Amino acid sequence: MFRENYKSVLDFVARQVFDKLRKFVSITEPKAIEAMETKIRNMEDFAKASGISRPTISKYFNDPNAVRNTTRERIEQALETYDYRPNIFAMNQNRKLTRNIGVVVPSLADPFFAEIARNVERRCIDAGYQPTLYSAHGNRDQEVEILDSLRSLKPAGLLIAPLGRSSDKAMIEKFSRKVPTVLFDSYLPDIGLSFGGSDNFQFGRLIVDYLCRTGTPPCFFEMQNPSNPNANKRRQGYIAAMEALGHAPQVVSVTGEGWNFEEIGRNGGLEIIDSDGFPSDTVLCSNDRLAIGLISACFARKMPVGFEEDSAIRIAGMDDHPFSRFTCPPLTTISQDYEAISKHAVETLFGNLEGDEITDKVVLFEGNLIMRKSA
Amino acid sequence: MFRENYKSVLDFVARQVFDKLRKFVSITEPKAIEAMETKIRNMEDFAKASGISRPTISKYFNDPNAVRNTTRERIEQALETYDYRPNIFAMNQNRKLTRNIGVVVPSLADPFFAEIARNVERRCIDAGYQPTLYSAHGNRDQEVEILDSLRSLKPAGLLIAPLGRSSDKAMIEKFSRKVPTVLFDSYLPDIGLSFGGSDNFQFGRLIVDYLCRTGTPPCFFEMQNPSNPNANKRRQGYIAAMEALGHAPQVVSVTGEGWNFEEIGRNGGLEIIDSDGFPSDTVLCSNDRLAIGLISACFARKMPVGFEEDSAIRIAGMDDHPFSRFTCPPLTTISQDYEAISKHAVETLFGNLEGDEITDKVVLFEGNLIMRKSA
DNA sequence: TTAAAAAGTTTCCGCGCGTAAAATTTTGGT
DNA sequence: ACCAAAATTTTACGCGCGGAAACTTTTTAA
Repeated sequence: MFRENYKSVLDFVARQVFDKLRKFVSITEPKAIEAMETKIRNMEDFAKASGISRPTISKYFNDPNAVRNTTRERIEQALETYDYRPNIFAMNQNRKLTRNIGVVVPSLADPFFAEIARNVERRCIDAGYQPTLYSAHGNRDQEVEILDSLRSLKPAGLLIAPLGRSSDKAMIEKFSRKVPTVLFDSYLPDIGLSFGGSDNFQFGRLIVDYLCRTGTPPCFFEMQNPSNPNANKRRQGYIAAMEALGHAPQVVSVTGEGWNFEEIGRNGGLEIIDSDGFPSDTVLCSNDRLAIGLISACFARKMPVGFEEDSAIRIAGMDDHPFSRFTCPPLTTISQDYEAISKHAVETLFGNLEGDEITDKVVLFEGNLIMRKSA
Repeated sequence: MFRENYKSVLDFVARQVFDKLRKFVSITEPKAIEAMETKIRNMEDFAKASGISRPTISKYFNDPNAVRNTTRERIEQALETYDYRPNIFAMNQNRKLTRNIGVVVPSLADPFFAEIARNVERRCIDAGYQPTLYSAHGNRDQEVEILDSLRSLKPAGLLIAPLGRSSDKAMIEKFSRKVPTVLFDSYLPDIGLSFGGSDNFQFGRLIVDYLCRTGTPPCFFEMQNPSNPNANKRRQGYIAAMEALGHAPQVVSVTGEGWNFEEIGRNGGLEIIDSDGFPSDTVLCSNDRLAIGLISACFARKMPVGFEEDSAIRIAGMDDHPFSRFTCPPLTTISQDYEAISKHAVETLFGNLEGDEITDKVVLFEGNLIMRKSA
């Protein structure tokens, strides 16, 4: 064996000696360095340079724990010396399963999704996977397009917050049967391994209780045809909570399509204020972005918002949107548990990839009341 | 030729006939269908099925215009019938150049970047490239990590809005020498093919002129150590404009690190209001997010914002942030030309990929004054 | 009509890695 | 020191495609 591999053994020894001496010896001839800096072009080169067989190197990159400790150390040491990285395309071509994870959100222009995407991305990377982030930009066709192009990336899994009502459910369902899929934020029945999101029904109960305790029972302000199914749960939660407390629920719906919620909230608010006004001096908005628009409308009509003596209207939202701390006044709302939602999504997916059973098809996380000045 | 390819020709004809008849004939035997649904596993299968040689198919996928019109039509017709897509990993492994484009922004939690990223993404797709979006989340290490992992994707180009001051410039410079790179938003000297962004110096001039014309000359509100180099240009633009009009520039800097600009603006604002107050009743903020925080601070201290009689302070920002229309009052600001910036970035890159010369290393776009109620 | 140019076909090889099978070495327990 | 088990090495093939070379067919221009 030694005689056959004479050349590579010599190379290896020479390299080691060179590395050891490098600090102490000043090498005046640049070519001497270049000659030693063997260019590692592929796994074969790296195997030769590190003195380990290529199949073992391959096993290491698939799973570092699949090789013996001493071998792993040798490989990792060589890795520091030579800075080789396997060709990701060649790997993915031959592997049954890539380590790509598709992360799809309905709209990145919404800081809520930007924040949760950040959370999810980090967790994927920490778990040794490669997340790729996509935004459907509120558009059904783009959501379909994303899944379509995702197919060819042979992803190991998909984490998706669907658009909701306008999603092509059949398409997502079909995709989820081929690729392990976990839904978050928006629930689509019977699709994917599991769903994790906020308990929107509870949101309504929580904040209605608070609002009734501290003032006039609220009316509910929402979009007429919400694209997000959470909106329906929230309305139902509101109605149930009102009835439980013996109040008559009053729902105010405004027209508007798309994802420009602030705009819709503002325009809808102006329209209502300028006609009959809200049926209550307390308005619970279906989400924070609508509330931000409504606060803007109240300001324009010089209606002071808040719970103080001279206030004309109380406004509350739901989501704890990153900007809701900076509205005037700061928005009282229900916080979504970003951490819990992203944790559930990622851990459920990776658990399943490693063979765990799915215990819960639907997991709901409770929100917390965030009391600020607006209500 | 016919005799040699007899089998495949027959297959082809049979398939065509089958497709034509399918609508009219009810096929009771499922196996009959299955037999016809020839499974296309690779380009070779597709070549056989479509009756065109594999190298020609390959040429088509590299560039549909590289083949004769009649051939292209035949291929595209077959494509509709068989729904084959080349294996993206095998393609990228062998191609000198992939069609991947890396798109890197400093923070997706900032709707400004979310918006411009959306714009850039769409343009890349329309040009037939595959953008992948990354956010550095305001973190130097993550920016480095992104470029590092991007290397192995062999991207055809990079569109990056660097973090700015905290970027690892040497790393970006090194990357840009291997991969055609266009910068946007934040300028880094001598890096990349070209830079396109707003003329921040002009921003200052524009809004200072307006503010002086309509009231007290403004002071300038900024972060002490802005991570974004644009902030410096904006300050300089402010100072130059003030001096040109014969006013003494007054810069108010507040401490604060990171990308939570609203928070910094609010806390800094409160501190100043509670101590000596601003040196002018007109405050020009370095960017809209600071202004949003400052407006929130003024509200907390019951200082009416705006240009009306009973207002205590005028506040203006720069960026035309998506949310600045909904502040109370709506924020007067300078709009950035999203469209122009993203168009420049994408067109410069793709132009260069196709061999065009770079005409301008630096391209600046003017902003427009957006007059709202806050100043 | 004819010749040159352009496009397509055959045939081959290579990319970098996964992975299987058989042979060999190393390891841990006795 | 010995042996079975575990790990590694050798050897060899295949993945799906890019692309070169030599040849044949079709198109274009004269």
